[in-house]
Amino acid sequence: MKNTTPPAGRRSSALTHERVVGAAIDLLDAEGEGGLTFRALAAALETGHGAIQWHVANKTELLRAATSATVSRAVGTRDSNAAPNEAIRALALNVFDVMDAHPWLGRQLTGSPWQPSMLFLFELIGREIQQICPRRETQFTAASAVLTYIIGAGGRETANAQAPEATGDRLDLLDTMASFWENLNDEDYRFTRTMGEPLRTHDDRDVFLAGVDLIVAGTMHDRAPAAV
Amino acid sequence: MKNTTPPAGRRSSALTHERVVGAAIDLLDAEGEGGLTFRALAAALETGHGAIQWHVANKTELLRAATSATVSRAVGTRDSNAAPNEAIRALALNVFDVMDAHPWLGRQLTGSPWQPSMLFLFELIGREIQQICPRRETQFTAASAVLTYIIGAGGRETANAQAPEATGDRLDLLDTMASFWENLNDEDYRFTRTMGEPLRTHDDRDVFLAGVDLIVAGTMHDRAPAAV
DNA sequence: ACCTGAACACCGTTCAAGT
DNA sequence: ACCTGAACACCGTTCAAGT
Repeated sequence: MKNTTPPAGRRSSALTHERVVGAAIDLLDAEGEGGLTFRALAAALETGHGAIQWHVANKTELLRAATSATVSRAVGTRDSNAAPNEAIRALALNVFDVMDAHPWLGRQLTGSPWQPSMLFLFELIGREIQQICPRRETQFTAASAVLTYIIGAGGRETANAQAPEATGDRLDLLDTMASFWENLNDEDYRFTRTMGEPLRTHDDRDVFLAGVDLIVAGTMHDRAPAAV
Repeated sequence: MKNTTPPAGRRSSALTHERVVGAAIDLLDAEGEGGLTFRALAAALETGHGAIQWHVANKTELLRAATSATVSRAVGTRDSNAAPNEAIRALALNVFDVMDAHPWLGRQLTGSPWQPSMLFLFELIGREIQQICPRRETQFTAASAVLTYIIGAGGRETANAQAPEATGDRLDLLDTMASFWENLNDEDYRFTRTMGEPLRTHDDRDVFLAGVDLIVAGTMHDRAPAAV
């Protein structure tokens, strides 16, 4: 039911590294991180679970491969004619959407930092930052900050969506949460109490993009490093 | 060896929620996330593992309690006389250091987003943001962005430190990595290739703080939301 | 070279039974 | 109310054995 891409020429017994990773992604999407098991994978691929471990040694290696494939598949094509800040926005949104579509990506990307996928994103971000500010140290800082923010925000978003409370309607949940905020005690939460309405009416992608804009804007106004 | 805080008055058999959480933190610090087991906890507390589950039902609940205790213990006292941007810097550094001292915190904080610990941090950040910009929507955006960035960066940092490659000297590792960057192929990585030197010479905390400054700076220059 | 499946050590959770 | 420990279902990993 799940092997959407049989090699079509070969018998289905041709178990390749690629097919294993593909099936792993399908399983992760359908059942979440806890659903990816060597035994479940074996069942989906109609083979023994030892067979799989001949192609993929570890579960770590399997998760890494699934992550790499998913990210590079989604961020492959880019528009090089856009203005730097627009290009960064588009890339950020791209990553945000991939993480939204594959909720298991968050823990994976935040978990092991300098995977090939991350280096690739760092490069794409950096090329745009390069056109915004001239100093190399600031470029390094800004590209790191944008990457950190994008991955962190995406992970937070999907963790939010996966939370057990998030089963019902999104608007209901936000409304409940906003009311909770507004009724916090004034002494300890005098700021959060005023954030009920923004929380209720905000759009996830807008807030996410606004955060990206803040970093980019800060980068454009950057001066000497010591003079804050 | 690990029960550093015996209640001193009571017999050691007084197993409280607090003692369980304390022992869990000790274990997490010493052995990492994988080292926290109900069986290991039972051994450390000299009891059966069923006894523990009477005080703490789930492993999820246990991790949540450990997180909450660690964060609030570390961010408790704040200096209210500092300028907003300085206060945010100090708070950010505080969080960064806690996450550095307890490397298991990263996955925990990024994993489940609106824990009490996170709400508390959101509040502290928001109080300062409030003094920087007047618009409520921007306050919400900026506070969210700073929180996301701080947690994300801390998690990335400690994931970095925990990586299997990071066993040797930090400078050696950075040097190896910088050389690797400089030798990437020019077609795909023309930006990253130029980042070898910044990577080699950067200070983790400085880069982290610089990222915080970028967001704060962007917030101060914020204008109408549509006019980017 | 590729695949099989039994075996091992370990885990979180449950639960009848004690005090 | 608090604690015990056996039992259950499940996991990743290993490995001798087949083709």
